Amino acid sequence: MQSFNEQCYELVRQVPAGKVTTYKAIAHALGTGAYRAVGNAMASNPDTFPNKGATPCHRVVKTDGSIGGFAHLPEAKIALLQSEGVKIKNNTVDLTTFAHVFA
DNA sequence: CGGTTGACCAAGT
DNA sequence: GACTTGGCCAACC
Repeated sequence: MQSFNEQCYELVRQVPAGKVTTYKAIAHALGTGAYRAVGNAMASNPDTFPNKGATPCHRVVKTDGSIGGFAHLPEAKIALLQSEGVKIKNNTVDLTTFAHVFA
């Protein structure tokens, strides 16, 4: 059994390019409602950008579809998501189209 | 074991 | 439409 944050990373890695998930979805997939702990886990995550096998935390957005804090540079993440095929409007992702569902 | 913190959420003002 | 308040859960001190 991994730490809470390890489980968060696993789920985030399951999100394919061109899709996003939310803190709430991750927490729920883990069987808990700890949105904040998820965000906290990402904050402690080993890498904030897809290096080699790092956690693609840029595919995690807030429940309302807005980007969130991430690497304190949302603009960079927006550009990255768009390059993966995610359409972003007014710094907000269309969750009805790009929300990933965990198996 | 208690208190603080956080890449949050929802509702109220 | 932006700011404030209360609440939630796990990790850290």
